[in-house]
Amino acid sequence: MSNKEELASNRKTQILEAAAELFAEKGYYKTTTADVARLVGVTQPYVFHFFKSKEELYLAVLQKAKEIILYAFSSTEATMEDLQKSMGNAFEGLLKSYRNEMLLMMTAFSIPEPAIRNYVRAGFDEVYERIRGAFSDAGITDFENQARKFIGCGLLITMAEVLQLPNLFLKD
Amino acid sequence: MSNKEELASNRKTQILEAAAELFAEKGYYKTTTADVARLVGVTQPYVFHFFKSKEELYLAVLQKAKEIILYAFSSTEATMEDLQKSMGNAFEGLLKSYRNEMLLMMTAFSIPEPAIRNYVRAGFDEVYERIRGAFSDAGITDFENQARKFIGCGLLITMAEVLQLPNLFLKD
DNA sequence: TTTTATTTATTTATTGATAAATAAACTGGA
DNA sequence: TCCAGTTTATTTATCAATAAATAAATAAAA
Repeated sequence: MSNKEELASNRKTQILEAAAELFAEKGYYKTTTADVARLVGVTQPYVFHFFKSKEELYLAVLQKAKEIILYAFSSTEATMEDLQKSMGNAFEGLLKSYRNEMLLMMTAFSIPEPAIRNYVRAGFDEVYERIRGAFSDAGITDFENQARKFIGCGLLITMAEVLQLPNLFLKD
Repeated sequence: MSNKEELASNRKTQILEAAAELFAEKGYYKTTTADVARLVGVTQPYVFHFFKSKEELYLAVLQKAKEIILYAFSSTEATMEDLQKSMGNAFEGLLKSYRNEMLLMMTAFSIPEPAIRNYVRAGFDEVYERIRGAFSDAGITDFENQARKFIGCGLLITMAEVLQLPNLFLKD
């Protein structure tokens, strides 16, 4: 496979990665397809060669983010270790490792496009189930409430991160 | 004061209320100034007679929401009663009483416009302080962590409300 | 008390910008 | 030559925002 071909076959991946970065940083509406294209180094219409709409691109980004998050919770070791200490630490670890994905997931619920809303609803269900399962497997008592608490904690930390409110919202 | 005058002096208020409703429901970007005008029953450019930009309108809406929320926490009785039971119940009471304001406040952090972000940052600081104070006054031990927990709980419930995930995210 | 002037409330018409999306053309290597 | 990968050129729609005009209400003057 030649250099050019390799790049070409990566284009879709590059676009997905650039989009993840930008959507996480600037949100769905303030990120333009031109922004994404510029970051990859291609022209704006070329994005539509891979994704038939901006919305579809966003959904693809979100799907990948969800998969990464689900995977992070299937290898529970690291997270659970931190959990002994505190949920805040555990989530901050995840936020550090999967920053874009976490920001994406935690802010996506406020996007009112119907297709996105449906996807986010289903996705959160799935993630919640996985966290619940992981907590249960780890022998955590009251795992249902703890799972909810963990997501609430994640939302809080995400908000503090987005707003850059470091002093106020630390710990668990 | 004549009927017309009364209406006229209410226009700004009517616009603020319509905007609060729509921004809470459809978010900042999907709410157009034409939507707001239509709900009030005036023409789109007339909105700009009262607010020099859409952003300024949103900030005005947010300010009022913040004031209402701050006020809700200065009359602590009801909230604190519920708190004995659970945070979830307490927040759901607030969400019922001040739906638009709560939705506004809890989703505003994901709007990337710099002026809005700054306002939301400062506003959350203020609200957090107030909650902390109310918890402290009510003699709640560990009031700092409890205040954070309360906001996290609020974010979770707001998300569940927005996404209409009733079954999964109940209780505290 | 009617007329005239002035202010206040609101609309119509328009602009300018931005951004998503489509279509058609180009280019360089097998 | 052909084709995948990519660009240029263009369209269409949507909105925020401005400017100018109109209508209604109030006050002042005759």
